[in-house]
Amino acid sequence: MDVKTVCLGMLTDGAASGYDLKKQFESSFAHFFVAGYGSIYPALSSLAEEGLVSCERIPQEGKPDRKVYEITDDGRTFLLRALENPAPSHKIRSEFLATMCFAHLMPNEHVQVVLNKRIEECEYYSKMISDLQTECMEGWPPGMCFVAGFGKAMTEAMKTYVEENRHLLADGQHARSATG
Amino acid sequence: MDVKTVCLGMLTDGAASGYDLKKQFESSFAHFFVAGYGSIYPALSSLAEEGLVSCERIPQEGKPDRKVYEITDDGRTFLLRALENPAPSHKIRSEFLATMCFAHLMPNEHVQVVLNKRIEECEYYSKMISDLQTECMEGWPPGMCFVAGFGKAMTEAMKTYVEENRHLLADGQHARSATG
DNA sequence: ATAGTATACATCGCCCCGATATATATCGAT
DNA sequence: ATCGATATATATCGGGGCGATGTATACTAT
Repeated sequence: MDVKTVCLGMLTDGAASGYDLKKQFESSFAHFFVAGYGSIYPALSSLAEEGLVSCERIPQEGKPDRKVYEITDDGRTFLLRALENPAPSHKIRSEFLATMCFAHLMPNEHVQVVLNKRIEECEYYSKMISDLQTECMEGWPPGMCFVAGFGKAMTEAMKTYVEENRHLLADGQHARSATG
Repeated sequence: MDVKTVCLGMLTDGAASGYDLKKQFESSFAHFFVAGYGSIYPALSSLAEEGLVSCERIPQEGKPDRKVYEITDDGRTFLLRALENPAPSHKIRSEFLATMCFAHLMPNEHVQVVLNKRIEECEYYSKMISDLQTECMEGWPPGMCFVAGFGKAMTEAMKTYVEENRHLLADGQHARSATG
């Protein structure tokens, strides 16, 4: 399940441009699947070449043409095959946790700054998802509700863990602290 | 904080080969930072070129030479600079959640299979981390304890969420179900 | 007047993931 | 006794994709 396949899936909800898909990656998909223009545009070109989507160029005044993509029958078949994977991955790439592994090499005040920033980001995502839930709950497919709830539960569990366990990284615990 | 920097950090715990570092990526780092040989060996070569690590070739009988890397003073300085980032990222790339977004396009039995597999993987990681915690709790820097606890809390929260909310994806909720 | 934001496309370099290759030794199973 | 699996140890290659940057225009806020 690469960016191409996710774009294909988004297009089952209706025709859209690369720009439109980017907005979806920045809202409802933001907390679990990162993709920028550098991934999306090549993905759509490639899907079009393979006949999994069709593309219609729509001229606009004062703006670049919109390239609106629509999923084809071949595209639907391809997507359903891709969704057959019984154990799709769920991977974390955490510079935050990697940093915390080396907390004993850092001045304690800075460790506390990093923890505060993480809590702030949890709150940011938590609010973002809440807003999505109240705005769009109706008309959403059940999977999207499940996924939004998942994101909410995880960010809240993360915030709670950090708050309740930051004492493990408090000053007394350090081999080298701010004194060095 | 790329693979290079994480390798550098691991080397603060003592000299090691690429093969040794891989084992650490597969155990204590497994739940939040994936890296294979294709990332580790080039990273170490590059670090050596930049003088951030030194390398000693140790011949062995019947096995390839071990290339043991040791962090240099320049390396330590570089690492401490890298750890100064006040907001290190924590990113998720979830094919699982992407798949669930499109659950309404899938036969319900298959959705249930995917959910069961996810729960199994949670249990696998949960046990793995518990084992690490009982084996190595003493002598670990406090940051590693914090990180292991974090992984445990997250995998358990994930398992709980999936178990308690899988009804959202149950048969009645589907536009297209197994009947199609 | 100027800066910022929004619409919309595209590309480039670097990082890095997964697969594959090479070579040897040991250990359990048939 | 042989076969397959696992462990020790290194290395590379192709393709995928992330982040930054570039091109144009129009509207909005200071």
